[in-house]
Amino acid sequence: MKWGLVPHWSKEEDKTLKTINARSENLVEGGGMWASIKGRKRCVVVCEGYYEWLKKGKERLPHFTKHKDGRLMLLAGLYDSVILEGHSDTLWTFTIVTTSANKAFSWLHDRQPVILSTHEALTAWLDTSSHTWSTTLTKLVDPYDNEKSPLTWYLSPTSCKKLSSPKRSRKVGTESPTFIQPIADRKDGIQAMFAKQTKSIASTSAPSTPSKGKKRERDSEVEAKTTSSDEFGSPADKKPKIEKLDTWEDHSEIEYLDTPLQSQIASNHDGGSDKPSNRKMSPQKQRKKAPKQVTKQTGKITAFFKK
DNA sequence: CCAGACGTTGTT
DNA sequence: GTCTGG
DNA sequence: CCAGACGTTGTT
DNA sequence: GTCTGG
Repeated sequence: MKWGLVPHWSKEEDKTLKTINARSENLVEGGGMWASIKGRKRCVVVCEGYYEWLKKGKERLPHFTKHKDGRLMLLAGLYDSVILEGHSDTLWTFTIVTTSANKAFSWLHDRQPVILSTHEALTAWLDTSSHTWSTTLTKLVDPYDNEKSPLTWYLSPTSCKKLSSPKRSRKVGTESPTFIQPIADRKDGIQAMFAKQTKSIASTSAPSTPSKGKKRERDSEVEAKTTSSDEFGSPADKKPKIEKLDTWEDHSEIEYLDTPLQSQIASNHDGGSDKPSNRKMSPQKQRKKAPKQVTKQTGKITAFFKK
C-alpha cells in the first residue's frame, strides 16, 4: 500500500494532486474529492509516532511525537484502490487525515495528524457499515484532546545540540532566562547519552517496543498491505534508527516550560549560526518540499481497515 | 593524538 | 573533512 | 450537458 | 464519484 491516495476513479495517477494528507476540514465540509471516499474507505495507519520539523530559520529540527506511554499510535486515514489504465494490478493507496494542532503542540506546527487514542475512536473510525460520514466522525477529527493519553515529544541529539549551542543559549537566555535552564542543563546529559548510545548499539539487542503483532489481531479485521521496503528503506536500516530513537531525550517533563522557548526559537529568523554545514540537498530537491513525514524512520507503515 | 563518529528528510 | 571522546 | 477539477504542505 | 463552470 502506497502513501498518497489515488482515487478509484482515476485513469492515471495524477502526480500534481497532493494527496498524502486529507484535511479534516474538507472531510467535514463535504464536497471535493474526499466525498466519495470518506464514508466507506476509512483506515488506520499504525506507527510509533511521527516527525515534525520545527523550522528555525533555514534549519529543520526534527521532533518526534508519540504517546507518552509508548503505545503504538493510530492515525486516521483514508484509502482506496484502483486499477489504472494499462495496468493489471490493483493499486492500493492511502492518505493521512490532518487537523489543527492542539494547543500543546501548536508551537511546533499548525497541523497534526488525527490520532485515534481510544478504543471507541478506533472502532468508530473503522466502522464504515453505514457508508456515510457522521457527526461522531466529525468529532473524532477535532484537534487531539485526550488527557488520559498524553503525547510527548522527543528531540534528536543533534537538535538538542543545536538548540543549546552557546550562542543560541545566550541569546534566548537574555530573552527568557526562565526557559534556558532545562536545555542548558541538558547538554552534558545528552552528550553522555549519545556516547553511551554509540556503545550500546553495537552490543545491545532491540529495544522493547509494543508488539505490533498483538495489535494486529485485536484491533483490526484485515491488514491491507504493508509498504514495500523499497519505498521506505530496507529492514536492515530500521533497527539502528529505532535504537537511536529510544535514546533520544524525552521532553515530557519540560513540555510546558519549553513551549515559549520553542516559539521564540521558531520565530528567531536571525539565523545565528546558519551555516549550511552538511547540505546535501540540491536546490531543486529542496524546493520539492518536505511534507509532513510520518514515521518513515520507524519502518513500515501499515494501514488497517474493516472488510 | 588517534580512532571513530558524523546525518532529518527528500524518492515512486 | 572535522570534531571529539578516550 | 460535458469537460475538468477534485489537494496539501510549506514557501522558494 | 461528484460537483462546477462554461
